[in-house]
Amino acid sequence: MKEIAQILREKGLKVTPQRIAVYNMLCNTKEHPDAETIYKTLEPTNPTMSLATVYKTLDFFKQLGLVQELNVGEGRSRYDADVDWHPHTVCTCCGQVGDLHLEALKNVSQKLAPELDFEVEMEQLILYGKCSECRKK
Amino acid sequence: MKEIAQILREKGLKVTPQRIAVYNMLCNTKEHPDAETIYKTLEPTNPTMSLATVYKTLDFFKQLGLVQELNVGEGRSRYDADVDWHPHTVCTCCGQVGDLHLEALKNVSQKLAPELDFEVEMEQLILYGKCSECRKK
DNA sequence: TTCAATGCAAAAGTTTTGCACCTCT
DNA sequence: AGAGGTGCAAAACTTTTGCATTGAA
Repeated sequence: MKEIAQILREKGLKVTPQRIAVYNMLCNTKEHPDAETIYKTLEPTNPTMSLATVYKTLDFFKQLGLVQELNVGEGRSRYDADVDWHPHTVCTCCGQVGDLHLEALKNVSQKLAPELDFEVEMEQLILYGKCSECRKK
Repeated sequence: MKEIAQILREKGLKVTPQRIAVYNMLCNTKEHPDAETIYKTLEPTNPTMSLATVYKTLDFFKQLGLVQELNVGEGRSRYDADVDWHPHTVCTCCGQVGDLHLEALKNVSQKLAPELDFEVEMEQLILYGKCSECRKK
């Protein structure tokens, strides 16, 4: 996997500790954290980082297409460094947000594009229900 | 179509002018308005209604399953009185939120349910792109 | 050195809450 | 009459913004 510092350098963008920290944190989690969680996670190792910078950095990566914003209806955004299209699951019991990588669900709408009076640029599929952990209980 | 007053009465729930106004407003629009828009729309005819009541009323109908909350990533919720499952379109150009009623897109995930380690209760498909109006330009 | 990024605090915007008063049943 | 709904204002949250300072190239 390519280093984020290298990706930024190749594009002529500034490499800062904050950008590296945010991006790497997102790459190393499957939790789809929100800005606050990212901030709290990085606080111990980056004590001077501010929440505003986390927001600005997330927006920066979003513009670059390196990070995806996700809203599952909690009143705040979550972020995902996996920008390949994939559906998300949201457990209505524990709140866990997960990824699904099913070929069968890919580009569901693009197959129907010709029938639609709408030019699809992006799609998002969210499944709400019970995760395996919560079903066991 | 059944009157909302009758639906509430049958369930033993209180019928108030505010509830009737909010529900009927939602039934008579395809715009998927947010709380503020609902409030502003009803203000002329219901001058004493407060925004807090709009929120409480929307939550009330949501619990009853008579109204659906929709978040397309704008930082606020929209509401829809059409609670049959259907995908939504969001125009990245003009912001318009529309409905799609395509059989082919229904229960996309339920067909795959057996393959998933997840019990789907509800699903939401949002297509982002250009609406027909914006494509003409 | 220069320009952009950061950090802070304040502001903006949405949604929730507490409570007194009112209204539906 | 009583339970529950409404309206108001304040509070709680998330996210954005302005600006002085810092830091990367």
